[in-house]
Amino acid sequence: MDGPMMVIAGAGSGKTRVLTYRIAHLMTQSVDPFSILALTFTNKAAKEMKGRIGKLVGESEAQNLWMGTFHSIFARILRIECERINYPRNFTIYDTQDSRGLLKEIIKGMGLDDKVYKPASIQARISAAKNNLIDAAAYAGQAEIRDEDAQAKRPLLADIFAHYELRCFRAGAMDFDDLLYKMNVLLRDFPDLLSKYQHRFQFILVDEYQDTNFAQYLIIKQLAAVHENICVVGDDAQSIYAFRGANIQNILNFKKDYPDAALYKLEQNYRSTSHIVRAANSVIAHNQDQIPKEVWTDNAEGDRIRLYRATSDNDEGRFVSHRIFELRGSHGCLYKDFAILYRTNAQSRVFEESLRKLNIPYRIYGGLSFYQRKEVKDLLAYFRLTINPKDDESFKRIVNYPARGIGKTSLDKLIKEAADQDASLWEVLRAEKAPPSLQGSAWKKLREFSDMVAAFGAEAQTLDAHALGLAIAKRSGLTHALYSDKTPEGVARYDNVQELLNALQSFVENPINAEAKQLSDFLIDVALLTDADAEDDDDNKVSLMTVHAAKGLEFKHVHIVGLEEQLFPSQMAMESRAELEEERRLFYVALTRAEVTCTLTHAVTRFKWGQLMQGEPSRFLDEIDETCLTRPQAAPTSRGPMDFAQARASFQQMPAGTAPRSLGRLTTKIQSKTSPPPKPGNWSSMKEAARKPGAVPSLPHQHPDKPSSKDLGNVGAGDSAIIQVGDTVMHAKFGKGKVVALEGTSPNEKATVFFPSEGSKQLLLKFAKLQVIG
DNA sequence: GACCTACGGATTTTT
DNA sequence: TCCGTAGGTC
Repeated sequence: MDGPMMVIAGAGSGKTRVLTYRIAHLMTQSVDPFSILALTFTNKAAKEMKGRIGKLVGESEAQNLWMGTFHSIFARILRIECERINYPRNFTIYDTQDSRGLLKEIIKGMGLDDKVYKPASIQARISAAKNNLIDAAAYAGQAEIRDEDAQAKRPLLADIFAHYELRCFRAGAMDFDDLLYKMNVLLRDFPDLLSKYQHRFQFILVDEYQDTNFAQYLIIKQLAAVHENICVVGDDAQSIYAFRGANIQNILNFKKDYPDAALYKLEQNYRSTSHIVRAANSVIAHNQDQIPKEVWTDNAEGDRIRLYRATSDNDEGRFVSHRIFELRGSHGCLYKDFAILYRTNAQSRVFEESLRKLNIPYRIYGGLSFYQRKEVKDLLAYFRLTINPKDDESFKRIVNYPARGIGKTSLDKLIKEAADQDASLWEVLRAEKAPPSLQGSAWKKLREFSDMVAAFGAEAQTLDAHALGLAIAKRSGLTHALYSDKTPEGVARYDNVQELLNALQSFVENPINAEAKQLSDFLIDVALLTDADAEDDDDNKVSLMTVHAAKGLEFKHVHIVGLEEQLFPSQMAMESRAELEEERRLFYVALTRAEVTCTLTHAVTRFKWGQLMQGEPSRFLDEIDETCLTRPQAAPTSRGPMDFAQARASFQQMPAGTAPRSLGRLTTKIQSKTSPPPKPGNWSSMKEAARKPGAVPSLPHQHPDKPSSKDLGNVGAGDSAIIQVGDTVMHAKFGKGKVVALEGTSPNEKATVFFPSEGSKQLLLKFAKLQVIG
């Protein structure tokens, strides 16, 4: 039980089980849970494992484990120790948007062209540097790096990095990468801290070891150096985060670091049918870089993997949703048994639309999470600024929201002043008297704003986090601003803010957070939370997510979609063998999520950047062992088992437009209300009706397979009309070349169209040429 | 300073 | 197609 060990665990071999049992075992051997450190990659994995261990050894004991993601565990330690490196204990965590915003400002301030110095790629470069423990000074000092940047025509990147580092420090803020980087700094510069945590963590366990980057690797290595009770679990075949600095070498080097390490291989797959296991094996065999192993299974052969060739991306969506509809009916499955996995988040839209049409509930993971919504970020920015007034990104976000008459000019002056004084915006404002550049009403308004925030800060001493949150939401004017917006979107935003406050309340009331229930603790949690972690009241839903997000999960029926060259494998990753092999591992991960059936699809045409593109089937499809696969019956024009007529038939069994949207517990539906049908023939009353809030539902843009603009007769670009389909009334403007179908309608449904000039027209809504204005 | 319109660029994957 | 930003107007 002691000593270093590595478990190479093939997909589906029960690696989580190994970890949970090992931890539970340690605890039954009366190892103090406080001395066990278990690191995972997602909050979800940590939570799940904690739950399972709790069942084995008791909830209360399990709560004392140091178990969480790398980022959350080290954020927790940094909160305690960061004053050593001159950070305030209430430091802010900048998310990706925050740090990109800061970079933009720096690039602009240096008078550089943001087309050459693209914030996103600068950010990626800085991130990569930090993950390799290179700070701005080291970055500037390395000739090799300088050459690279000079070649890329960005010689000043090192200066941007230096500014960025300084600005984060000044704001008392760390970005995601800093959490790992600064932890390393602490361990490097303070031997007493190193010793403290080395002795505290007698047992260290790491999940998904193949995905650790250098910064993570080094922390683990140092912490484990005293007891050497380190257990890592991973699968080189599932390494899919090289782009983020993950290094397979960490697995390969484990034996070098710990020559006495015990090595185990788990090769039996308990999850999938043998067809799926064999198919996955045949694919991964095309990779050169791998640790030899033979994954096998005792499970039944099962169905072959099914391949579908879709005529278009819409057809793909339609096929998959109908297949789910069918399988659910014929196999008696639950919605949550299904997953749709894609390479990029942008692909989710067609599936949302087609699932919605069939009234199939679904949940999208990734994409815009609850915590990234504007109104939620706004309120969080108030919270953050209250806790850490130096947080410049939050300051800029809300200083004039709700509007306080503080415009760009005043803010720019303040930013300039702060730069001159080498201080945060807040510190400039709290000075005794106004700087010469900022006088009169601008100064007065800024001071009023900062007085308000200071007052919130003072109340933080007396109020609990929830009460404080309520007070801030109210007195900042935020709830009022949202409340007065009665559009459906406005109502949804208001509700989202309420949800955030509810989340804060549950946080305060949760006994797990007994010691740490300050607003600042909530903020750390929130910063590191992704929406995959959000709870959902009703979890019986089809899951839509990227393959990356699916790692570690399993589903009875998996659909892997968009298997086309340039998409999967991604066009960004085809330049080298190493990149291509990572794509292949990604495909391997996708295949091995499936327990019972796996369906693969590719589309012959697909909309990309608003343009119709042709797509070749992915090379990965040819790598699958033919004996595991059912290919479509030759005829390329065949539509597969569910054609349009069938689609319509099943669609018409349900009321139009009533399908639920994808939303987690923390999100609110935007309801599309229906207005009473207006009297035909009267243009102005029609217009009235269409203007009513809620009368204009959002219109998904999609292209039908056979675009036809004839159906509306002689309608010209720029014409207006009111369109009524069932109870839904829309005010529409006809554009040119934009072919869309109406939401909540199926082809061949009747629609009434009222033209201001010609009166009304009945027509079949085949593919109306519409553009709705809201 | 707030609001509107026009234009150009973007899409890999995540804590 | 969509979004964010720049530039113009009131």
